[in-house]
Order: sequence, then C-alpha cells, then structure tokens
Amino acid sequence: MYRILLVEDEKNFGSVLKEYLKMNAFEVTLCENGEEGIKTFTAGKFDLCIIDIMMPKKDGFTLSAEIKAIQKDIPIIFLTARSMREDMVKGYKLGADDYIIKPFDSELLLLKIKAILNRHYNQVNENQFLYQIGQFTFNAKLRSLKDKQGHEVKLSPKEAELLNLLCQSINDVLLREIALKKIWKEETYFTGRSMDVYIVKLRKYLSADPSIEINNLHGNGYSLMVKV
Amino acid sequence: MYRILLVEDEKNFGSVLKEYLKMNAFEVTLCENGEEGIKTFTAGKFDLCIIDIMMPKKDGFTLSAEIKAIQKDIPIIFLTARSMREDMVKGYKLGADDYIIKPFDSELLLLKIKAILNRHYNQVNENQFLYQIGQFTFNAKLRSLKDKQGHEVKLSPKEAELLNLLCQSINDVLLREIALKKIWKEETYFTGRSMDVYIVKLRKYLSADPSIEINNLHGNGYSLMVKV
DNA sequence: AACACTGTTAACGAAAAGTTAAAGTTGGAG
DNA sequence: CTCCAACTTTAACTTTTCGTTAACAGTGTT
Repeated sequence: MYRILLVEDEKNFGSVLKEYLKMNAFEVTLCENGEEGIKTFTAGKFDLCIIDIMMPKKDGFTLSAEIKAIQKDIPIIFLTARSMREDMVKGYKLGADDYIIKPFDSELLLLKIKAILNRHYNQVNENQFLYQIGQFTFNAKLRSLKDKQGHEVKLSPKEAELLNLLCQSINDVLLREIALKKIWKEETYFTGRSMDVYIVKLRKYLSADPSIEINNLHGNGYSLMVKV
Repeated sequence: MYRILLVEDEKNFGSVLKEYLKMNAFEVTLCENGEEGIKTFTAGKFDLCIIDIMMPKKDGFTLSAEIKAIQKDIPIIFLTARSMREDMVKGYKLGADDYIIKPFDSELLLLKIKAILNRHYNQVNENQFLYQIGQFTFNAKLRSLKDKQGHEVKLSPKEAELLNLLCQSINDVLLREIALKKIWKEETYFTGRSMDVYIVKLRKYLSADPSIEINNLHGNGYSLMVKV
C-alpha cells in the first residue's frame, strides 16, 4: 500500500483524482496548496508526490525543492496545464521526476505512478531471469529463447534486455521512456527509433506462437500480452 | 539432497508435482493448506518452499509471511493462477522470491528451483577442483584433463585456471571482466585477447565430446554448456 | 489534411571474437 | 651461467555480431 501526497489547488479536480487513486489501492492525502503540502509532508511518510505546478501561495517547483531537501530521492510527478511551455517544465525536470499534462488520461497517470514506484522501490528481482512466454522459455542471462521443440535462438544484448523488461511487466505496460532510460540511458529521437527496430525483431522471434502479442500503446509504450 | 515444502490445495496437481520433483532428486513434503503448511514447516527443516497463493483457510502470502518470520531468508516460489492479476503478485513484496503462473512448463519450474537453490546455498565452492565435463574428468589442482579412455592431457596454468572458472559457472555465464580480474588481475585490450586465445585452446581440448560447447556471449563472456 | 508516431527493411560501420603464428618470457636442466 | 622447452603475450588478419541510421510505408490523432 503506497502513500501518495497529492497537492492540487482546484478542489473539484483534486478530490476526484484522490478518489480515483484510492480506488486503485493507493493511500492518498490531499493538500490544497504548497504551504499545507510541506507541512503535511513533514508530518507524515510518503512514497510519491503528485504536485500541481501552478498554485497560489507556493508554486509546485518551490514545494518540490523543499520536499527534496527533506527526502532527496522521493519521486515526484508534476501536473501541468497544457498552456505551459514544455521547455519550462523540462528545465525543472529533476532526477527521476516526471510530469503529465492536464487534462490527462487517468489511466496514463496510473501507469506512470506504477512504473515510477516500481522503478524506485520494487527493485524487482534483478535475480529473476527465467521466464515463460507462451510456448517459449526465455533465459535472460544466457540470452536464449527456446521453444517447446527445443529450438533455440540467441538474442543480442539489446534484444534480451528489451524482452526482459517486457517480461517484467508482462500483460501490463512497459513505458517507452522507462525502457529507453534503462536500456539506452537516454531518450532521444534516435534511441526511440532504435527501440522500434528491436520491437520488430522481438515480434518476429515470438511470431511462432500466435497467443503472444507485443502491442503498441500509441505514445506510451508497449505491452507483451500472452493470451489464455 | 534438498528438502522442499510444497503447499498446494489441488490434490491431483499437488501429488503429480510432488512425484515429478522427487523424480528429480528432491525430498518433497506436500501440504494441502496453509495451516498444515506452517505446522509442517515449524516441525521440519526445509531449503525451499513452493506455495500456491490461492488456498482456502490460509492464503499463500499469509503463509509465506509466517514462514519468513521463522526463517527470514528461505527462498519461496509462488504458484499463481493465470486468472490472478500480475500486478497483484508483483505488488506483494516478493523480495528475492520468484513466482510462476499455472499452468507452467515443469521444465521451467525445475530450472527456477535449481537457479534459486544455487544462488542461495551454493555460494560457489571455490575449493572444488574436481569436475565432470561430459566425458572428461578435470582435475584443476593437477591440471589434468582425462577422457573416458583414460587419455590424459596436461593443461598449462592459465588454461587450467580458465577452465576452472568456466566449470564454476557451468551452464551459466562466466563474465569476461570477472575472468580477467581473477586470472590476469587486470582488464585491458591485450589481456582480453590473451583470454580469447586460451578459449580457442580449451575448445580444441574439449572438441572430442560434441555435447560440450564453450559459447561466446558477445560482449558478455563465455558459457560452458554441457548437454544432457 | 497535417502531423506525430510506428512498422519494416536494409545497409553501414564499429566492436568483439576466431584463428594462427611469431615474438617474448620464464624457470629449470645441464 | 647458458640454453632449451614450456608457457604466455602480442600481432596480424579474418569472420562474426551488433547497433544505429536512413528511407519509405503505414497508422492514429487532432
């Protein structure tokens, strides 16, 4: 049960978001401005902050700086109005923080939250390297993909890393940016295109089993789905 | 002989699995529910637990928490129904534990069991010096490699050291950098090339048995694979 | 309709590894 | 002390593997 500090001055929007997150098994504390936010943060324990940038009294960036001063590594997701200039937000992008533009798909926010929490806390079994994918068995250490007949294909390092990430979030979403940061260490046009090429390669390898699909979520990432 | 505690409420599936594991040289105790599971665990000694998550009376997570309270570091493999949501399993603190989705390839379970036991208990016995490699017997101290016919080859110091490292991670990866650090004490272009030369030599020695392969993992290292 | 995102293929160049042989190095035997 | 043989490193050349990029086609969004 992760604890989220939500700081949002629009009352309606804030409480709707709070309810939505609670429905999805998060513990949420809602604050209506930056001052209240820093007080609440100091008093409690939180795993993640979601902060509106434009707020009266104390803006989101200032608040986040104060929070980081207390707990350096806490992940923060900024909420920004569409009108806000992208480069301004990016300029403030610190460390592993993220931002999301209002109005947004609540589903997307949930995905980001999960992905970020995962990245920060669930050092998800770096040890796990054996996966069953439909009729295939994938050994990430040896970079081998074997089908039921015992036919083996060797994957290249990048192929294996990508498939490994997909397996870690099997039947769920692997966000583009997360894959790029983890595998390519940077997120540019070219690394993005490179990743697309690898997706094609993985699809080819896995095409023997029709119950396996690597689906694209336009603008968000990919998901490795294995049907029943 | 490792001892496995298997807790599974489906009687048929449980006993089939138990027999399969026994066939593969494990000592297995089968329990049919969580309560029985914790009693049995308290009474006996076990190296690994395999626990179904969905069980009446006491679910697998609760059981595992109780078991961990008694023996903190015992490895656990969870069995989950396909219907169970993936993120629910991952959301639960898996720690160093692993999980597997039913129905699964029994081969995969065996691989996982071996991998887990290996990393928990076999902190690689550095003192071992006698290895069986396919049809060969390798004595690392005497640096001798004998085939079934008793023909013996004497290996040079470096050859023997390298083969020894390969044997320590048989059917797994020997990372280049680790081999270089352990044998050559430094990692440069030339020591790397030197190692390549020794790999060629070892391959030549072992080429008599086609079930033995020293595979290169491009950019990673080598793996000594012996087919069964 | 315009634009951004994705699918797909092929080609190029860089890096790693395979291979063989010559050049060093070292530690005894004489 | 000298020389030889075993051993190791360096060199040179070849082959393989890999990742990125370009180019063009197709798709989803606004």
